Amino acid sequence: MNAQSTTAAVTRDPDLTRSRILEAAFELFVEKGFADVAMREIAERSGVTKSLIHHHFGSKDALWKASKEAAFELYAENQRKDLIEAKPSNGDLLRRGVINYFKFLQTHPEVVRLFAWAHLERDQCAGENDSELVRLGAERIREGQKAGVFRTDINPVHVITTFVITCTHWFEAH
Amino acid sequence: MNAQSTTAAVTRDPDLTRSRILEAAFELFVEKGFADVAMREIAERSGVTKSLIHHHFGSKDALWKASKEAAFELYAENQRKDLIEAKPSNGDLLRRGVINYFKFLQTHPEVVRLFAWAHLERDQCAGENDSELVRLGAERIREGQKAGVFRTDINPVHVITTFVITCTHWFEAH
DNA sequence: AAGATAATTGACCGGCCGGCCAGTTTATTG
DNA sequence: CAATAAACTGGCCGGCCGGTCAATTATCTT
Repeated sequence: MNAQSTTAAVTRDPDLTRSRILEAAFELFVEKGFADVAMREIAERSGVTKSLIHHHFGSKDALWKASKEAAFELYAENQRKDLIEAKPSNGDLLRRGVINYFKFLQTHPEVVRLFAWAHLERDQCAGENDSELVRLGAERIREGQKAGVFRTDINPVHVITTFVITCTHWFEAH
Repeated sequence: MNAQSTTAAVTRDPDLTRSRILEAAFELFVEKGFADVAMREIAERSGVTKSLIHHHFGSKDALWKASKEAAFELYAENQRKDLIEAKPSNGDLLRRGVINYFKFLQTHPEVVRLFAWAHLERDQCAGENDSELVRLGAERIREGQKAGVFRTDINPVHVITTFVITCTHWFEAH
């Protein structure tokens, strides 16, 4: 019941620290890419010591990876919600999905920029992470096919990837 | 008439050296971007000393700039040729121009990649360099307008920039 | 042939890089 | 209330960074 026992920490809060570091790193990576960001900058911006960053994340690479995962999680959250809400019986499932995807990229330029850096650095983790959503989306299309909304002679996965590629390419260049 | 007096140098050839350095730098910048390339790598790949690179180019930034200009020159050469060959009387001036532009980007992924790096680094020199070609292209469209091939209520510069932006954006993301 | 000029080298510099470690302070556990 | 663990700090390390400099070698000029 006293101040110490509540969740609000008085002096230390590892989780908050961790997230502050991640936020600072994210912003810097978005702005300048991996190679041009120094651990010292991240430490300064987040108001902690360089050593503490290593304590929480291990290495610069790991922090970079964590930043990418955070960006992807932002995107995945948005996309999952839409894929679950959508009713296959509704004919405009595809249109809605694409519009939603587009709008997300439009309102989250940081995510787009981070992915662009990763892409130029020949990073493949984005593709790996995506697979879960692709499966989820393909499932909805398959349901639509069974319900007679879509043609059945088309591979659902192809439909998804086509849209993803098109949208991503558009936005990665603004 | 002897070996020394011919253009083929026996021991030294500054121009060749310079171009070898530029080529090595270009390849590395295309692959890894500016920040992640070390002068030492460029020196190794081009088979010269680091000092010699500074002698010929001054600084890493200058070499980076030279690489971008080389890429742009490759592109401008292609584009100029097409803009001069094209006859405004011919109705498909626009289509040809766009197709030509597209094909160039398709066959020169290194150029696209280098521009993508520069773009992420918020480089604006590409836009500056472009202006000459935009003027040239707009001129052709204006001729077409006078010849009655195109509508006259459209700004020629807008036509050009629209195409350029669309094509570039497509290719910068593959 | 002699002297000026430019190409080329290797050694060297201060500074920043990512990462490590020994020690201190706070929180948790039993 | 110890004692164990975890959060956090400052200082340090070897190594690489871009860049400079003085000296050597080849070429051009006259």
